[in-house]
Amino acid sequence: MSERQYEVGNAELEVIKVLWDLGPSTVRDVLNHLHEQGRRVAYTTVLTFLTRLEQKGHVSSDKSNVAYVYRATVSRRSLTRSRLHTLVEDLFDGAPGQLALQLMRTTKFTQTELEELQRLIEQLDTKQQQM
Amino acid sequence: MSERQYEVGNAELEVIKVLWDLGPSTVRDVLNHLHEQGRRVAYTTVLTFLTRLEQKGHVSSDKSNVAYVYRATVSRRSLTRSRLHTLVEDLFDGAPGQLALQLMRTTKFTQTELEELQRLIEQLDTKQQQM
DNA sequence: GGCTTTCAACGACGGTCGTAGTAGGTTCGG
DNA sequence: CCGAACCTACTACGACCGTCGTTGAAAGCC
Repeated sequence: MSERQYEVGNAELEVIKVLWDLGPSTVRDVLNHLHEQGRRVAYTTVLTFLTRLEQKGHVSSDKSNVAYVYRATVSRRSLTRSRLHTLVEDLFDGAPGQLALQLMRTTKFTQTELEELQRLIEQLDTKQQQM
Repeated sequence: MSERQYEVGNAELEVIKVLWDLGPSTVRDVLNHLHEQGRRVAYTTVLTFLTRLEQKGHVSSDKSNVAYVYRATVSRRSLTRSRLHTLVEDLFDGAPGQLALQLMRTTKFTQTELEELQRLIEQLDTKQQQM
């Protein structure tokens, strides 16, 4: 049951985000960055997260130096995709269109985002008409 | 810490979805519906979920009959909104436009959804131009 | 070479989630 | 009236998550 393996918890996610921001980093790098963001957490906690994330396959480590250097092996985009996927599965029984529509209805876009959006829609339309 | 109170677990969510589908229901109603969907789960498990959901404030119960009648107090839409909100907070630091764009890029829409989308965009545009 | 700092490994603990069993009360069919 | 069916309350338990302490090894400092 429950094929939902390898989930990323919320505190774990914060660690991955630091890796996205900083690139490959040691535990101490990540810790410092979190502290700068006002996130108070112990060194060993960060270490635990990184270890667990490595077990789950979301980060890898270079052990050639004394302090291991961790690197994210998943992109923000792919993680977002998978979270969206579960959201769609959970709440819309696998029909993403409805989710997108709801999001469109409730989101306030910036000007640039609106332009990007316009382009996307046009592409969708032409693709649609080709069918 | 962790202001993320009152989360709805995935198995709990399935129970709420049944309440959305059936309207106010007893434990047994929910159980039967789940069984019809091929979801094998024990009566007491459903009862536990409903009790916990009530404690969290997501369902309420009418206790005037022998078998309590449970009713969802949150809508699919509001739950989706809150999940989307946490997703945006978690992965996009509070900028929903980017999420919407990514979703738009990767979603295949049906014809009706496309039309709905078109309407939405037009509204967005006119609203934009009024500013 | 001893003292201090730094590091990773391991264990632990309280909370939540998914899952369910048992216990004890009510009700219903005969 | 008695047993079968049904109901809720309570307890439990393993997995996972957030959090961290301890421990022992390595490295750096003087």
